[in-house]
Amino acid sequence: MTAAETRWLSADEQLAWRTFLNACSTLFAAVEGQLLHDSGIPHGYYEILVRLSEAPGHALRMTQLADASTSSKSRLSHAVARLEERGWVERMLCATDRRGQIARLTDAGMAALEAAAPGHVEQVRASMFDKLTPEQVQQLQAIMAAIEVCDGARSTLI
Amino acid sequence: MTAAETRWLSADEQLAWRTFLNACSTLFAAVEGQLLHDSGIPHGYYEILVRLSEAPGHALRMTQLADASTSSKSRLSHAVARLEERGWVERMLCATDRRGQIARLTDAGMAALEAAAPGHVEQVRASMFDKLTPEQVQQLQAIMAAIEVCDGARSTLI
DNA sequence: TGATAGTCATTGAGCGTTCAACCAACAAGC
DNA sequence: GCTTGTTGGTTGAACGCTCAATGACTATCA
Repeated sequence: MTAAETRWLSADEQLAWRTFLNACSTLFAAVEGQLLHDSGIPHGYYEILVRLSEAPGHALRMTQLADASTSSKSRLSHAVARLEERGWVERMLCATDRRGQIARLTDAGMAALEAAAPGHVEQVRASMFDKLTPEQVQQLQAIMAAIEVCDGARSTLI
Repeated sequence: MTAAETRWLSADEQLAWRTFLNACSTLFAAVEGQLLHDSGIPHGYYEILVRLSEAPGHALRMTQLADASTSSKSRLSHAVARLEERGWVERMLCATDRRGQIARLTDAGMAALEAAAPGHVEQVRASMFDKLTPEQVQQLQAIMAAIEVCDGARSTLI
């Protein structure tokens, strides 16, 4: 890919991209900041707690939890270790597969999540939904759904 | 803010928020990955180089550069130190304010940026604009512009 | 049964970011 | 001048994430 054959962004696309980057930066800083400041929970950890709280028995295999919370196994492994130190999650052996580990949300973890949720939701509202019309919310959902579709591997190798 | 008086998200808002989070996660991972893998430049550093390249004389005071690249002073200070190690940026004293530091993009830095740009733009296209209609690009820009507006301090204290 | 490949999950090092603490230089008031 | 408060910028520790390497177990197939 040389400079000459590059399909550079149009002025509209430039503007959209930069506005998008700035907005995401502002938004995530606000959301992350609120959660961390008011509840001491990084947003990534919060997502893990939410996924666990939605799972049957408040428990999930590590790989499933990683998929659900869009995080790598490594990231999840580190994160669960930290959450375990706080007493919010516990690890159990998997009955059917001795390689497996099951992460389970403890009562204390559920309580921490429930305590953190109202403030977090309020922040998400203030930073996003309060600034958009219902129509824009629909548009945003459609746009993000289109983007979310994974392109698969970037490599041409098998 | 208790649970009872919380304005919880509607089903539509829930969906929009989660789709947004997933899409951002996928998108930023792809963009960051391409840039890092193909050019060895973190996206945050790339932004700094871009802002410098657009400044008169390829130079900017640290604070101005921090504002332009939406980063904290601390972050910028660390980043410029790394970029200086690579020979892409140099720091100079400010003539009018002896506290000031001026960051200037070197020729090597400009060359690195020009070498990285085509692949980066292509990735942004592939991950975002190729998946959206022109109308959606306009909608996205409007939505992000609405979100970007800073709410100011979260605190009610002066 | 034994060998090989694939999956599940963890580990540690390296990197970028954040936060709080800090120093140096300017600015405003007395 | 001197003091006080503010601004410009850096520093180091703490933290989360990524990447590559590793160990443990399962699955497949000869």
